[in-house]
Amino acid sequence: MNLELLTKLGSCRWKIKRISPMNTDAVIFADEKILHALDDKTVSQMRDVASLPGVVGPVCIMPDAHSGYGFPIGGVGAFDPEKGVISAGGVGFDISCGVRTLTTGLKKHHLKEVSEKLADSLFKNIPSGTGVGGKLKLTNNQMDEMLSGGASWAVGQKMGFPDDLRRIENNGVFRQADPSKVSKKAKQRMIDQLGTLGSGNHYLEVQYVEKIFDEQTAKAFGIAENEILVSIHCGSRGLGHQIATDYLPLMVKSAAKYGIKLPNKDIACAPIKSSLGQDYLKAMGAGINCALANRQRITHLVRNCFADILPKADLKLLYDVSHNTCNREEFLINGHMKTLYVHRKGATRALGPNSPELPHEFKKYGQPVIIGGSMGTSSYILAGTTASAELSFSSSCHGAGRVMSRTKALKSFKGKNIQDRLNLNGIIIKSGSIRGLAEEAPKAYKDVERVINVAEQAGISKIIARLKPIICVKG
DNA sequence: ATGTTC
Repeated sequence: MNLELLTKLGSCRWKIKRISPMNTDAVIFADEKILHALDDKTVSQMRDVASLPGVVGPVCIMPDAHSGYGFPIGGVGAFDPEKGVISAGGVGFDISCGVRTLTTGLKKHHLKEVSEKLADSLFKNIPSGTGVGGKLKLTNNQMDEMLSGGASWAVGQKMGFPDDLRRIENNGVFRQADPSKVSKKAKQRMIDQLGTLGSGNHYLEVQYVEKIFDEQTAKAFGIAENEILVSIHCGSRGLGHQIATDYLPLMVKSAAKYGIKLPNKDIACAPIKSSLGQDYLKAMGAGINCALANRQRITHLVRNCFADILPKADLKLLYDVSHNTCNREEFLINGHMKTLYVHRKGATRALGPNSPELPHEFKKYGQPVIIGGSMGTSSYILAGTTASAELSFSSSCHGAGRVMSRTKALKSFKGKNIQDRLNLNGIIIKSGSIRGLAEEAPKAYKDVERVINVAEQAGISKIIARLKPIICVKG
């Protein structure tokens, strides 16, 4: 991008020039290398978000940002409940896509003899791939209960323990959900997909803690060097996708009626207070609950696999973070606490120490922020900071972020070569799709270390631990 | 991301 349009606000924090019709500032979290690589479309999408009615600044993009449908991926946009809007493109197609990490109580050496067997069991028992379903078929009633109750419903169905819920945003249930606002078609697509990974960048990894950067916080999070962890990255499958597909055209069509001048149609939105805005909010909430229940059921299946092969393992939920949401939260604005609707699209909520929502054992340290690296590279656990409330509406980055489109990656890499290289590095990779491996090649992504270092230098997160993969199951 | 071009 053109750096002349930027003002440096602080370390790794830049403001782009405010031009008409922007209603508020737009801020980029990046170092100079990331800035140079940032494409103009991402910046113009930020400007579009900052031009919407009722926006409360700053609109931000995270160091892993790139352009998306309407809103940038890696973008944060907060809106006033009275004058503001909610946008289906601001949440994205994979509603509440996110990551949860489990601790196991095992060390690296416990896996030595059984890693192949464990990899086979995980690949066999956790269905993955496009359009792939699982063994559980939901009745209409179960579907509606799941969409209202999220992970809390799943725990009630014996897919986990009540203690799991304390370690999930909003205690595992988005309360503004209403399954009646979700189309039959969306529900139909989900009937047999609960407890499945999906495809694309979704994965299930068995990892070990390679390095701890902050001993005290790591201890509070329940992790130590060489500890085995399991991370699950997936979302709301066909259901969330269908909700976005259903509501986007309705928002495009109604914009004029609500007096909203859309900077472009991809950024379609509706006033939060309007009937369409409320309907979308309730449908999106059902999508969030679907993703939370999905990750909860996968956790249950993973626990069963470990119980068979490593009965000593004790799989506890460290934390579950969502990446694609619009969440109602409180922030201090001009000296007053104010409720805002915060869109995070490809961005992670990252609450600082003493946030009321955190479980008591994390209060002193901030929220665990889980950063999934690209396939075969490092992942990170960070912690939220106090400063992020003011800097980024308590948000941080979510992953490495693509630098290469799927199409370009397919042309540039061969899945088989990628698989061989990972195996040479001692990583067991299980995937039903060789093509998918090429699309997810590590070189199609930004350097995750650079991304998290920017997040730390800018003050929106603190680096706690680095994780390395041992087993990777891909869709 | 996605029953990968309803």
